[in-house]
Amino acid sequence: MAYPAGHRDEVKKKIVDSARRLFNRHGFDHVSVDQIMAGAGLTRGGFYSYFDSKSDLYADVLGCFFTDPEWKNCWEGVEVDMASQEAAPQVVEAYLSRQHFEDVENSCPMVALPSDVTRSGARAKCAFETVFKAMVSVIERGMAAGGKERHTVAQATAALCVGGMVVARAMEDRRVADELRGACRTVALELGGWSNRTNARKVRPRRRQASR
Amino acid sequence: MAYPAGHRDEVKKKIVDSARRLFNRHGFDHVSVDQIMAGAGLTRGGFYSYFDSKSDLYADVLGCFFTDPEWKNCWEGVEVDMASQEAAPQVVEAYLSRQHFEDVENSCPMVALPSDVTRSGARAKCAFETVFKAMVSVIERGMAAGGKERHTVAQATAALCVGGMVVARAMEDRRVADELRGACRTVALELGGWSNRTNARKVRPRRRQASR
DNA sequence: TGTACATCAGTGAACGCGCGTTCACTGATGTAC
DNA sequence: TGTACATCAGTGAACGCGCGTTCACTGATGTAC
Repeated sequence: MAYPAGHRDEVKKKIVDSARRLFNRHGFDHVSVDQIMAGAGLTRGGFYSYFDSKSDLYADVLGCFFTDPEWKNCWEGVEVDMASQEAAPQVVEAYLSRQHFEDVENSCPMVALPSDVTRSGARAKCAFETVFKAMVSVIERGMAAGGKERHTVAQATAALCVGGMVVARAMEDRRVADELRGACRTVALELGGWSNRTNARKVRPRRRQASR
Repeated sequence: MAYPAGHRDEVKKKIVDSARRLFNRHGFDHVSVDQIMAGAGLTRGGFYSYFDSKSDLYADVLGCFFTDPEWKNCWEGVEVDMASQEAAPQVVEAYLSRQHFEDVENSCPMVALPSDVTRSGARAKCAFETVFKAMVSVIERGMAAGGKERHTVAQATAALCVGGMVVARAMEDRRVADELRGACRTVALELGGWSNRTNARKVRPRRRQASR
């Protein structure tokens, strides 16, 4: 072998990561293979030895949220094990946080790319579905009430988080968007039964040290 | 004047309508000016006497839902005056209905085009914002409970409707998407206080006459 | 009513650009001896 | 340790295509007389 084992995997990961950031920011159609490869420190031609086509890349990019063990790194402040009960309200708050609103590059792909996925093929849709189911699982695990209603409410709560962010991002007036995020946060926490938590500020990045 | 007054307005409307259907189905970038004009029964060249550019069309297309007096035609089954209290639960159910899920061409643009709008200019975002606010208004008007919480819950309910449809459309497995729509419908109706309605089937298009 | 005319809605060929994809080639790497 | 070699990761020029936009032109319409 001309190159050490694992070399290709590393490079492939770099390409996917570059693509994830660019797709999140500009959408599938407004990102060129040139840009993706440049973002990974490579040039155009090599792309096709890693992927069959540009759209082949797409599903790989979508899968790297929730299901990827490293996805947590995208949101500072979420430090709890995803399997624990406490993860649920943290995920809800992080999802609707100002940080997630602003950090488009590291955004959840369900917020940044849903229209693109809707018009894509089965692989991309499957990846999207998997990501959403993972989010529902985390939320459901953190809910107190049992019964079959729990799954229903968990699904709706996840849809509320995604919908709130999607709509907020598409608005022109920042204050209206902020208000919407706040409303979704309040209602989502109520739905999950986490309204009375005291550590609500924990997942927000600290803006500045107290100045007074 | 060489042509009757109102002629240009009629033609412009045809172009916007053709664009709305095509954008909803394929997204802004996958629709060409040729296709839009062909859909309106015209040819390429005339486009630029009606619009400055392709993206100039965009905001006009977005505005034709909720704010356009004819938008109701897009959803059969919603027959109530938008100003009445009864409109709210009907809109929620119609929004999350199978018909809206399937009829992509006549879909609400907030479901079909949110990612596109996020990356667009101020005009498109303003139009999106207006449409969302109109939806929130209809929902809030139909809610019983007063107080400032009413607005909060109305905003979240609207976001839940949009989010539920956006996510459902991006899924591969039809049954999972149906389940999600159902869950969002249940929770949205509960949030608005409309759970005990008896005319729940009213807004669903009748599939077939009773066969037994 | 009929004819000549002015207006302007609509046409379609042409231009230029960017992008996805291909492919013959380069050169970095580990291996054999 | 040092040299020749085989492998294959990465390069970048080139191709073909589609699309947004422009523009000189056509022809349909209402108006003046």
